[in-house]
Amino acid sequence: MIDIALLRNEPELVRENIRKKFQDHKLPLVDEALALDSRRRALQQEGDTLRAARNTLSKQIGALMKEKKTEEANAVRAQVTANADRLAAIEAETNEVSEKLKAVMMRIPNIISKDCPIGRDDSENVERKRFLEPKVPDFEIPYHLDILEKLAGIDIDSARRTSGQGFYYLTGDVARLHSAVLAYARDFMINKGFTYCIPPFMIRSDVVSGVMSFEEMDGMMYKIEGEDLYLIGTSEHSMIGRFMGQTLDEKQLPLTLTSYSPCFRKEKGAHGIEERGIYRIHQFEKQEMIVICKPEESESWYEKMWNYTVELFVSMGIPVRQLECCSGDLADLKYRSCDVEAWSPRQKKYFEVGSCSNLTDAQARRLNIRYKTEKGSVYAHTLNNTVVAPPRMLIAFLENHLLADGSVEIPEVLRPYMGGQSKIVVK
RNA sequence: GCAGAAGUACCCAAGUGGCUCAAGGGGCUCCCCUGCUAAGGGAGUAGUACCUGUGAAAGGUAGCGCGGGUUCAAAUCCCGCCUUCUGCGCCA
Repeated sequence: MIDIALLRNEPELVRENIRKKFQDHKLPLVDEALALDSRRRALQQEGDTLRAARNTLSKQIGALMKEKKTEEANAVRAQVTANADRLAAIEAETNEVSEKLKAVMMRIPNIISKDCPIGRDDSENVERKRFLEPKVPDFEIPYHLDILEKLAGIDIDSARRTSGQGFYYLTGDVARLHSAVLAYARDFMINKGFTYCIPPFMIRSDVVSGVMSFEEMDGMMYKIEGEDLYLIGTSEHSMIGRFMGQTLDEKQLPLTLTSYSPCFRKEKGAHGIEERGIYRIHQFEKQEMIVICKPEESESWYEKMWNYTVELFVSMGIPVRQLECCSGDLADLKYRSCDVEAWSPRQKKYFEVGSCSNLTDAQARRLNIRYKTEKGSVYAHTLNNTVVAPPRMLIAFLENHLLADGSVEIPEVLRPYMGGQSKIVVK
């Protein structure tokens, strides 16, 4: 949600931003918002004036009643009553106009970074940089599910029986590897100065509707029956929700947090659940990082954050690249965003394993997350990024560390988390 | 989960319909007096948001956990919810 003052003062800038995102159908929203805003202000003025009059008259009634001048009091009371209908009408219209304005403002996209490449959709995203050489071995890399089965690391058939499609049992060394990656990622972020946090895995509906749109909610969130609770789709939901409506102290910033949680997603629409594998599933685990900082610091945090993910993958010997989202592929709340993609030697291309976003003050304004300064309170900037999300990350891991004999090598950094084990062998 | 009690500022807390556009105390800030590991006096301190408006100002409205309602008027009365405390119950 952008600042209404920006829209008032520089509507052309807002329109230009909409054009850059190829959302020309949203251009009329600017004038709609301006009209609703001026109507809302007029209503507030009239309402405030009427309320001021009512407050004054009510006070007179009180004084008259004390002097037992009942008749005079009744006369004044009649005056107030005369205005009551008008005030009620104004209040009703104010609510209506405010809600409409909010709905329109929510659809107007955040101003994007001047560094954001202009493009229509994901096909125009821009590769910025590669890390480690993407290699293709001289033997064939099987589909990840086949690798996992050879290692006795997965049982999808049982998961289908107990839970349906989109679930899995990870077993043995592979399950241990999964936990090892998370533990390593956790310590990696703690060493970067982030505070580790385990958040609630369920959140109330008011938090859900604060952190996402209704469409996203419908497509992603599982509701707990008979309770006002939803399973989180990412720990970002509970981590950002933690600060909803809060005014932080300037001294607390930047808040640099890394959180672990399981994530639950319906994955309705899009490409849906994959039948063969663990690429897109209903349940996975994720180490996440979020930063809440002052506006002037968010650009540099953005750079640091995606680089942490790159550094983590490189330390595990997985080639990655940074793919900058173009204007048309950028979600409306985002100022700038990039994906970290891992190399798949089987597909001979990169695929998404993480996503880093700077939302500037758009999310903070929507959720009312501010901090106090000497001059008053201002909206903070919020950023989020995936540290690592196994099991999807395991696909890249297995493909890049697969040996010709079907076993999988464990990189040095993970061995302490695997009891010193250097390989997972075919069972 | 059941029952009872409570939620007012940085903290404690008064307040059952108009005398509270929220008393008092502590703390904090400033000033005075004193003069040196005391003590006393005075002033300020309900954040904040929105609107109108200015050179600076100033004014208005909302705000007593949150959301509704009753009323000319709500911290106060009514309804729903949230949170905390105490006791009982259950449980990793």
